[in-house]
Amino acid sequence: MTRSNDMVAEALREFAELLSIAGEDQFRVRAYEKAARAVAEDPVAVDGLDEKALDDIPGVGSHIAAKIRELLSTGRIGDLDDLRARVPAGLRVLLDVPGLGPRRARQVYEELGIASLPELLDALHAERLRTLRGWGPASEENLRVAIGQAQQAGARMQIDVALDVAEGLVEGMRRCPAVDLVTYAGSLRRMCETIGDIDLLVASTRPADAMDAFATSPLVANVSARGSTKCTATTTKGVHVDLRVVAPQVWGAALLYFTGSKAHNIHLRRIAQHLGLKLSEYGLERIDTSSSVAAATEEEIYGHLGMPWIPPTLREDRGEIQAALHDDLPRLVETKDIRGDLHVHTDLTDGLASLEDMVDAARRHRYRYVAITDHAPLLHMERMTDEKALAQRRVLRTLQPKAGLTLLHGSELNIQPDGSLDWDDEFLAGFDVLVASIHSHFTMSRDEMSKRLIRAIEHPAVNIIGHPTARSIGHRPPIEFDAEAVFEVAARAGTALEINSFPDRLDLNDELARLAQDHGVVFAISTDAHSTRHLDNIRYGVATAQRGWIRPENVINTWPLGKLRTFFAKGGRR
DNA sequence: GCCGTTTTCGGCCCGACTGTTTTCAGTCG
Repeated sequence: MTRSNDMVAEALREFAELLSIAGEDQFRVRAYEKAARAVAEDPVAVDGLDEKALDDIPGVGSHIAAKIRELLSTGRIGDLDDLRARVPAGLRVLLDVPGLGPRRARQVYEELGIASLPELLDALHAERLRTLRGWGPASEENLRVAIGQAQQAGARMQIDVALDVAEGLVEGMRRCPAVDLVTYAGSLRRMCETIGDIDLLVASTRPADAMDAFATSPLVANVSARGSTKCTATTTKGVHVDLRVVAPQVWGAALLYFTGSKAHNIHLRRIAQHLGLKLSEYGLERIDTSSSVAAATEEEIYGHLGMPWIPPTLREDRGEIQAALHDDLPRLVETKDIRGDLHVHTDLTDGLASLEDMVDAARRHRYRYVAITDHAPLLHMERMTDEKALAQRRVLRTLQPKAGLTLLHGSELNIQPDGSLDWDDEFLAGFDVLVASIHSHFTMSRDEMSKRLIRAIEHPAVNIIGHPTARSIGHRPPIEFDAEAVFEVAARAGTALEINSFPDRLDLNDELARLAQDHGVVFAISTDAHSTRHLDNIRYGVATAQRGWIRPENVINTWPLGKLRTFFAKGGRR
């Protein structure tokens, strides 16, 4: 999966970090950061571009274009090697220490010779930092606490965990009479795949009371910073929360600001500037007179900037502002568009609920159809057999008359290392729908893996590739394959790619889904449910699809049954 | 280092909070 763009972006990021520690001009640092982002998110692979085409990438100018060319042709950047020689490697690590920015990282290095985290901890212990200019006992203590919390908090949360905490906090604040409005914002509102901390926004005319309610909430364990409008705390579950209280009349501006992303906000502010306006969390105002133009709602603010409201799932500065300015935002798939779930397990294999219960649950979701797709025999631990599959099919057919929705009999096949599948073609032809997934041999070469996937995609019985990269967030990296080649075959073969809704999968992810859609691929947004409750996870799959700009017409389980069956036939009979 | 409806120089997003200052620097989001 590693693209040349990722490799180049990483080098540019390192360049930016080393420049910042070296004390170079901050705008030069930002230029490298911006270029890194631009390259990472550019849909075109940079290794095919000449210097002129590289220069055309917004944020990449002649100097950085030359460095990229140098990296692509020689495998290194001379100036980066020089920088590395000037700045010890350990100092980069110090930038990740919360509370330690480039200036202070450089200060502790130059004045105390500290160039690693262990050395920093030693200096803290010996109370040597307080001897530096600008430091005192309190700043030492804060740094100590921040390092401890970072080590304890560690990884980012899965989105379902964060949503649970956030909804609990919102519910609690809603009961406070001083609170007019309350919601979560930040990366959670944008539905990012993992969440670092929770941003809570409150509108109130009595901010002190609202702040008190938060600080004394049973869910809040300790408060680490508190001003008149802002409060930072940790919940009893160790989740970091930032609360911001604003006046109700600036709700929209604050919501826009705290939803982010940072890059989206910066882009909006630059547009505001060009219009003679200034945008902050307190509203949009004229620069010359400081008179307010808009603040109450997000819609008004976007409107005054010359564009329609942009859904939070798109706010990553990946072209959505440009699209909005041209009134060309995509219509995004929504949960209400989903007519059925096409990847569902039962207790015949590793699901927890019976076939009857899963069918009931799908009916309660008001679905028009559901596909039961238990595991196939080659996933040996699940002990599937031909007989069990056929028996399940018979039961399914007897449930159909009173089911209230169409029951499709399917299976989740195992794509073998050579791309072959469980069961012979004749047996496979008996299913209504087939998902094929990779469950083993995750570390084949990129080339072999691409061939493996393509063979499965081209199989006339396979309709959907399940969790295509097989990643497990926080546990297993995605498998590597030639995404563009695979996507082209999937589009041509009439095989859908899954957007798996499980919070630790979200696979395809947003960026790959967007790339796939550009190649003409269609998608199945499925839950891979192993219990009735898992059907609710569809919201995460839909959010991931939205983040990938996926339109409803490209999602096969928004289609009516007739169209879906035609698609499943892949030009043949079924 | 990048960029241009302020166009080849001179800007570059904006504000809160903390700790150390005695008017501000550093960090964060």
